[in-house]
Amino acid sequence: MLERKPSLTEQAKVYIKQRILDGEFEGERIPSETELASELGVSRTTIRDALSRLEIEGVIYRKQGSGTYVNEPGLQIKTRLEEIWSYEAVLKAHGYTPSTRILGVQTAPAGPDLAAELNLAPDAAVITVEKLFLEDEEPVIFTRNQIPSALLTEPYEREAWAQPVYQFLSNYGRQRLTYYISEIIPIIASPGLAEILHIAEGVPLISFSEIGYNEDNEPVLRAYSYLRDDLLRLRLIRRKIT
Amino acid sequence: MLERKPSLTEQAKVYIKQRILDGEFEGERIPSETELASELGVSRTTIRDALSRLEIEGVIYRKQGSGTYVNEPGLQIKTRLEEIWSYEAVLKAHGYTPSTRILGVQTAPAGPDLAAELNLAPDAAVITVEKLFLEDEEPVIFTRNQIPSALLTEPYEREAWAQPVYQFLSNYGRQRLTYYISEIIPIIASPGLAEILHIAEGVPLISFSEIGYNEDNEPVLRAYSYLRDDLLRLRLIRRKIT
DNA sequence: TAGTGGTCTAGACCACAAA
DNA sequence: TTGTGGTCTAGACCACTAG
Repeated sequence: MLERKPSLTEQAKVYIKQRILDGEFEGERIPSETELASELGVSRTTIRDALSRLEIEGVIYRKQGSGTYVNEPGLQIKTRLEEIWSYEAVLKAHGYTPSTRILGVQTAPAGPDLAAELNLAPDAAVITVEKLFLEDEEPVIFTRNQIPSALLTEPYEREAWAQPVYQFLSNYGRQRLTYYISEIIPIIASPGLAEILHIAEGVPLISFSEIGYNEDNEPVLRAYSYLRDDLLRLRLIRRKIT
Repeated sequence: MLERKPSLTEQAKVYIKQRILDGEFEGERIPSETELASELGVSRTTIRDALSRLEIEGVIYRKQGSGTYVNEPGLQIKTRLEEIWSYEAVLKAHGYTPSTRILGVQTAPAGPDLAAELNLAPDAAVITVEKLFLEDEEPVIFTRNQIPSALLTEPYEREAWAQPVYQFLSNYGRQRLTYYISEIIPIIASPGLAEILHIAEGVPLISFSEIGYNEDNEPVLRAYSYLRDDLLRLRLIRRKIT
């Protein structure tokens, strides 16, 4: 019934999630692991893997001895902090139809601080890109990304920066961004930021200060983001880890 | 060699993590899954489960065909947002020796808004508890928790509120808090907050607005927290989920 | 080509919840 | 007592990395 590739687990996950989104279980128990396994013709282990991922996503929860249930509150979460990879996608998930504007692209020496953060020589060239994400002409997110020039091995147009950074790095730098380490910092809009984001000076904002790492665990990206809380509220699920 | 209970997976996880923390692998590859399995006398599946959890915690990362490695940047993270359950524990992880002060305990009708959030009648009694977490007489976190009185089935002393809420709810309310849904909101210190937290008015703060759910997926707790960013910086790992 | 992690199976036993 | 999810095993094959 199912083919390999994508993995059976992935297919099972999508299948179960779809049935949940269709509202088929509506606050009830979903079929038991054994049932799902025989229904899809896979082993129970495969089903359990799929359910575990859905549990992490907050879509379901499990009660030993009782069953597996749909997690209604979890379904409401549009933006899961741990999974933000493209601000465009985040805005779309909120029902917006976002556009991206490239505000500036510059190349300059890293300087001592940035060099230390990205494991570079202080005079190594770094590209700084500033972007603005808008919903219907209204700015929502402002970002500043910094990438060592040496990483970009392929030629590209300025407009290529409009795509998500992780995609850009993959396409033009042969780098796979695998994770970020992020700090969440509350700030007050400076005059410059206020103008860019079309808000009053002194309005509180969330900012992210992040370093992105590739699959070899090397820092390849320094990023700062500033989010308008009135248009984009961050949410997450906090749970006990075993 | 190992006994059941706690689970073999849990024991394996602790064992491997300890060797990592001891610096035994120091930026190198850790033993292969097969090696670890035969070393501990368990199946490879068990080892893989343990490693998967360590990967989620950000302690290690894996590269197919190559090996499993220590994730140095991940080890630096003291406070993982998705796992905050006790602010005392968070402060300890930052090297502080925290104390807890109960600022107030009151009972009052829920009112329409809170009643809607907690699935209560508007006139149902709700207990509001305000606490302050300090490091060496310096306030770091201020919290306000609201719990339906009806949930508290056992008698308790006022001082019992000093323990973490999830523990309190378990001890005196027979409720198991299983997860929170949290909103992260940037705010500016109001005069009242500024006084409580010993900061200047207008300083930016992170606040959490949260609802806690029990194992039956029912809301049992409304919580607000205010964190001093200068003393406690929030960090998290963002990664792609399969 | 050898060794690593990634996926998957079939089956066993346990802990727990509900009838 | 029955059925659920939780843990664990032994073994198979695949995809990928590195020498």
